[in-house]
Amino acid sequence: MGRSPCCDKVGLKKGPWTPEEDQKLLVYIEEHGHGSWRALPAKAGLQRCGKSCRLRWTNYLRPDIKRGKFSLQEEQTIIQLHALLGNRWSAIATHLPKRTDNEIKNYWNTHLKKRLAKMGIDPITHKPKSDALLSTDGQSKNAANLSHMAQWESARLEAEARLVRESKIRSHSFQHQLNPPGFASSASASGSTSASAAQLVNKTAWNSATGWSKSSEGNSGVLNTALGAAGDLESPTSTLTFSENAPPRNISTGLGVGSMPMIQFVGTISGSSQTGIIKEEGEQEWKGLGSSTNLPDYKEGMENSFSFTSSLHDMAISMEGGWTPESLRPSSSHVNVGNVMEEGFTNLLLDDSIDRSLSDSGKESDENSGGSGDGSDYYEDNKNYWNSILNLVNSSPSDSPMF
DNA sequence: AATGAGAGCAACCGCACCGAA
DNA sequence: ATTCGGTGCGGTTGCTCTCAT
Repeated sequence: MGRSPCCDKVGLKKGPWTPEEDQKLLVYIEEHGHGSWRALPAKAGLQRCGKSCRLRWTNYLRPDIKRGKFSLQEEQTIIQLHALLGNRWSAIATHLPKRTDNEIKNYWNTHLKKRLAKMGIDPITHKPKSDALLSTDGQSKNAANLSHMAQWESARLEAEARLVRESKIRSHSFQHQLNPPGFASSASASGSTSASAAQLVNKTAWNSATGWSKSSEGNSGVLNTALGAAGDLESPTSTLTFSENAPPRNISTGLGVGSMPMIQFVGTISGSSQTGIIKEEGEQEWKGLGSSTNLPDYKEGMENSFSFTSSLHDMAISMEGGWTPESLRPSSSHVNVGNVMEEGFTNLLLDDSIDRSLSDSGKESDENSGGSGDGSDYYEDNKNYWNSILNLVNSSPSDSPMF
C-alpha cells in the first residue's frame, strides 16, 4: 500500500550539505542535468536521497536564486500575495524572482508573521484581530466576497504559476520586442474599461517603481504593460469558469478574450554575480533599464536581470472587468482603488523604511530609511504600514475594481 | 569574561497531491 | 486503475547569533 519510499534510507547521509557534496551535485547537474532525481545520487556519487538532492538544488545551489535580505518591494509582494493566497508559497514565489518558496516561507514565519502579530493583526486573515469579532452583515459579506475571490484568484494564480516559469523564456523575448525605454503601455483591448485599467496599472506600477527608485537613488524602474495581444503570455487560466456558487465572472470582459494583462518590471541587481548564488550585502539596488533590452538568453537573463510578471497587478485589471453581482461594486470604486493603490503603495514604502530602520534597532544603517526613523511616532507609523496593507486587501472586494 | 536563554535562520523531513506512463 | 516521479507545503530540527545576567 502507498508509495514506496523515494529511496532506501539506509546508509544515506542526512543533515547539512558539505561543500564537497554541493560541488558533486553542481558538477553533475551542470554536465548531465538532474534527470531522474531518484537515480541522481548514485550517478553523482552522493550518499543522499534523491529528494534531498533536489531540495538542495532548488533551494540553494540553483544558479538563478538570490539570497540575502529581502527588499521593500519583496516584502510588500509577500504580504500582499499572502493576504490573497495564504500559505501558497510557490505561487507567491512566482512573483518574487530568484526567491524560493522555502525562503519566502521562512522569511514570513520569522519576520513578517511576527510583525503582523505585533501589530495586532492576524497573520492568517490579515485583519485586525478585533475585527474577527465583528460580524455585521456588510462585513460578513465583504469577508465572504474576499474569501471567495481570493479562492478564485488563488486557483487562477496556481495555474498561472506553473506557466510563468515556462513562459519566462518567451516573455524575455517578448519583452525585448515590446520594451522601448521608459514606460510603455500597449493596450490592445478596446473600451474605457481597458483604458482605465491600463491607467490604473500604470499608476500602480509607477508607485512601485517610485518605491524602488527611493531605495536606489537615481535608478528608475521600468514598466512594461502588455495587454491583450500578448499571445505568448496568454494565460490559460483566462478560461477558468466558476463552479458551484461562485458568481459568473467573465475574465475576458474588457480585456479581450483569452488575454491576460501582464506587467513586467525590469531592472538589474547591482552586485549580482554572473554565476552562482547572488549574495546580497545590505539593501539591494534596482537599476534602471540597463540590461532589460539586452537579454541574450534565458539563463543570462535570470542571472543578470530582474523580471517578473505581476498577477497582483493583473488583478487590478482583470478584476475590473466584471465581478458580479453589481452590488459588490460601488460607483466610486475606481477612485477608491486609485487612492488605495497609489497612496497605499507609496505609504507602505515610506512607512516600511521607518519600520525597518527601527526594527533593526539601528544595528545597521539602512540607506532606505534615509534617517527618517526618529522613533517618536514609530508605533503609529508602524501601524500605518500595516493598516495600508490591510486597506489594500480589505477594501478590494467591494470597494475597488481590483476584485 | 563566561554562560544560558531566547531568537533568528537555513535546511531537511514527512505527507499529500498531481500528472504522466 | 495503478504506479511512479516530481512538486508543494507545513512542521521540525539544529546551528548560530544576540543579549541579559
